[in-house]
Amino acid sequence: MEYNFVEIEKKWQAYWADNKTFEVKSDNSKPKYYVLDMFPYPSGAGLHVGHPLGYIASDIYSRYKRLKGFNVLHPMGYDAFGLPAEQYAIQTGQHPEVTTVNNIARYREQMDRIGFSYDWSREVRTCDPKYYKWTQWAFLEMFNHWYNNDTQKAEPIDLLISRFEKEGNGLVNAACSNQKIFSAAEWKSFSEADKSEILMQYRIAYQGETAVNWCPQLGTVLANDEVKEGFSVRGGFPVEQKKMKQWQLRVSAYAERLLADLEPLEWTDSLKDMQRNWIGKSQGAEMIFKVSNGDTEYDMTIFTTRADTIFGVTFMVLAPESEWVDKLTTPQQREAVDNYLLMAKKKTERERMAETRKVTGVFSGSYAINPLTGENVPVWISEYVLAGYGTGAIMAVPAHDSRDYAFAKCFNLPIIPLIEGCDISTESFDAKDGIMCNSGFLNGMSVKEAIPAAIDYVEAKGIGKRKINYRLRDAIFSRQRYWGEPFPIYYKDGIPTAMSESELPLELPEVDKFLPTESGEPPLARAENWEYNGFPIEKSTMPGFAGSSAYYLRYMDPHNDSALVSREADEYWRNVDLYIGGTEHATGHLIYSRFWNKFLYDCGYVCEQEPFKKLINQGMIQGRSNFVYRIKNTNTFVSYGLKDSYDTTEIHVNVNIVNNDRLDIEAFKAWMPDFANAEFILEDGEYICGYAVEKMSKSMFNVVNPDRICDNYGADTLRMYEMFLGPLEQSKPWDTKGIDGVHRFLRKLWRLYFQGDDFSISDEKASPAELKVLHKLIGKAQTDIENFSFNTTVSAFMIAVNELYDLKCNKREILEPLVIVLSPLAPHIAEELWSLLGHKESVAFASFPQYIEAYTIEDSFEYPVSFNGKMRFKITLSKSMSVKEVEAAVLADANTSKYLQGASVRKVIVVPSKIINIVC
RNA sequence: GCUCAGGUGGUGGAAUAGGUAGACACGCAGGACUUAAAAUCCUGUGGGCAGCAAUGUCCGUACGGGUUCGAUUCCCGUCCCGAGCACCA
Repeated sequence: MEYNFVEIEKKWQAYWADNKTFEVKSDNSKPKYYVLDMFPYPSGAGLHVGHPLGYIASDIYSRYKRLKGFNVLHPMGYDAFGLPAEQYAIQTGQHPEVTTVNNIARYREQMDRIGFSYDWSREVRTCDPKYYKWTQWAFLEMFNHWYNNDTQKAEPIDLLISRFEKEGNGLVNAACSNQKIFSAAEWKSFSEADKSEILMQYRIAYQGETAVNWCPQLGTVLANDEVKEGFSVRGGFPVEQKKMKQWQLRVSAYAERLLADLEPLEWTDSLKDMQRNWIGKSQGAEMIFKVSNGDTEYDMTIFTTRADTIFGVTFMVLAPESEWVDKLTTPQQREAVDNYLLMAKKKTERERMAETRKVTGVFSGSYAINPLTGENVPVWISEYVLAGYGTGAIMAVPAHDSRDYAFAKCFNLPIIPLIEGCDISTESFDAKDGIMCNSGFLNGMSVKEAIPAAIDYVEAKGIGKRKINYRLRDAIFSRQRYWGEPFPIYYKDGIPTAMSESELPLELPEVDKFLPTESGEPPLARAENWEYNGFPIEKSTMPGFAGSSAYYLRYMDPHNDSALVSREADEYWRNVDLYIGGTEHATGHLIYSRFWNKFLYDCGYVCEQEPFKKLINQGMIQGRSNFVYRIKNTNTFVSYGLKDSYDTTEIHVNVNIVNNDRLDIEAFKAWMPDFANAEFILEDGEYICGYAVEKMSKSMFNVVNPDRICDNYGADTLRMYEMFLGPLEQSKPWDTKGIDGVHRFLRKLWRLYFQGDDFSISDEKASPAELKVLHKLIGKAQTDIENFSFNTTVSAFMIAVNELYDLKCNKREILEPLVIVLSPLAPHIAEELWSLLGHKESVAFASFPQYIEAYTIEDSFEYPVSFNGKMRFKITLSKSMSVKEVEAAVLADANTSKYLQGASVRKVIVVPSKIINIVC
């Protein structure tokens, strides 16, 4: 009987759905295991073969863990709010919800065909009010909490208010935007509006004015991770810096915990490094410099990591946006400075990037006094100093900082070397290495000694203190967009006020158009009665990462109306044991989720500090584009090998009408009307296409749909082939060249059970050789699956089946465990064989380990023996021999071996289970 | 510039507490079955040299060194590709 994958797959997918095979409940009798995929944004293009790569891997692991006796939570859902559906809505007038629901239906259909073992009863959609109720709830919790640096956790805002009433804010050590000191009496005298404004500086979700990434084409602000190289990640539009009042999350308060808790996580080093870089901790010191514009003297604070270089400071630099600029610009320099600021302001972010190494700057007219040498140094203003980091002002040490060096060279400022023997004639000496000179009391110390010594000195003198800075900024949390969660905030006499949690969800209102209003307000301003007891409601919506920050918690208890997740469900499922997804979320979702989780932990809603214990980043599947070559000004196409003899244009051709780089000419003619009368110059009777590896996208006609593979080969072949392609973590182009090999394997496996058309197995006992094949496979499959090395798992099956073929095996004793071991990888064929073997239950209920114990293999092995590193002969040894006995046996054999020819044996090296080496 | 990951046949890739490099698969070549095709099966397949042949022998894991009886694996240096960050003081 032929391996009829179409029928088999349809049958078992229906069986799993009807029997709710993969629905899961909390069960204290079994250990839990939580396997999660990063849920997809349901785009209009549907799934391509790259999407399921990670899903297949997680599905194999989930099924494997079930066989091992775990209670496995393996859910799926949709990250359904977002820009593309809204952009589409603006163009077509189609409501984003309609588009989204359609796309979700299509995604579901495609996923179902691959045979995933998701518990669909737990599906979540971020755009569902029942779901986003809890996104809004978390926002309100953040609004109602502040971060106490003394206890290192979030605390209720009411406790802060009562402290203000008792003692003012002088002793409060908070993560806070502004620190004007006030007393308890002053607090009580403040107006409601003043109090609200002060509290806003403490809240974890707060409204604050900062420079934000503004994208005019999208009409919204964006978070740092949504901008790459000056363009929006979604859409690729230019982004500029603009000062605006926006909702923000005080992620920076958690910087140290986010950094420290990274350590024990089972993530790849490169991903942890990305997060470490993004958090960007640097230890250094703040130092006070006296500055004077001729009339007034001020204390100006700067941040440096190189306190040891203070004797080499020859000038100071301010960021153009620094508040010091105005104070320190002298009347003589006013015009020059104003011109410079104007020039700097007009530049877009993109221009700044493009001119990244171009030195610009202007002298303020003021001078600072070096606190250690007492010397006067000029204060300059330059773009290369960032307002948002440190204090927005630096001390410049051109000898030992390449940026300061370039600046000094450009404006002819002095350069003083501070390290013995360093060469600074053409570039600065940035290494933290060498012996100090020209540095007063630091002379003779190494740099590593000098840094703490210098800080100790300035601390003792009261002109500076140790300080840690982070690059991690607070997350901008509002978007001037329609398709997102509304903020449960209204403005009572202009004061932003939280709704109560019992009033959630605040549902997204209907609007007539999805565009901003004529006056530039966000689309929600179009909604009728968008108000609360007569007060206007916030018109921005939340960003994409809001809904994805806690979705893994919701899966634990998806239908709970009274909590994000119940205590019982949280304590049973705890956190995600295995998370699979792409690296593109390294500095976005994976930071925000960790922050969100830590916040909920502080509040006592969840029991784990970290959401994702182990994380695997599947590689990207790139597209493999094909090209045809049209001779210019003709409708004649020339095959790849001959194209260089003609003047041709390269044209992308749909990869779905190309097979192994050979063009299906008839399909090509039918593909587009232009090509209906095309002529071809062939080589060897075929048209060979060129190819290139590119991103998989519609415009390059290189999108391969998983449905097409399921049609031609079946889901089990797709699953195994995607795994066979190479290591999970590696990026690779999609190429169907080898898919026949995998499909052949499944057919061969199928045939193992059939004699002609009849299902045929015997009850004969398995031979030791057959058991050895099986045992080897079980052991290999087990360790490989545990290590997520699925490509070698597939190979192991191919080897085993080939070996069983050589042994002409069709005994049920062997084949039953083979089917079970295979079932995580190719579940449909495994289920079918399992039922043919006479088992009614789905293999999902059988278990792996009992077979490991049931079969043993014989005890003797052939060991290769090498002589001075070269393989010479083999010797049969038994497993139970000690190393000494092995050595004696080898020695005895060696002395009679023709290869040694009487040479004296110096040493026998035994490497257990690998090789034996004789040294003469 | 900084950080990280990687470089193995015609191709995708195996093999690292140092131990027979190239598993498995694709492709290619030859063969069997067949009127033929499909499907299936068998054989060969890193390179050079010697041999009718079995086989032997040398060279080979980006390049140059080192440690070791033995290095794709460990150490130092160079080159190349990929990813992330990028005036973060």
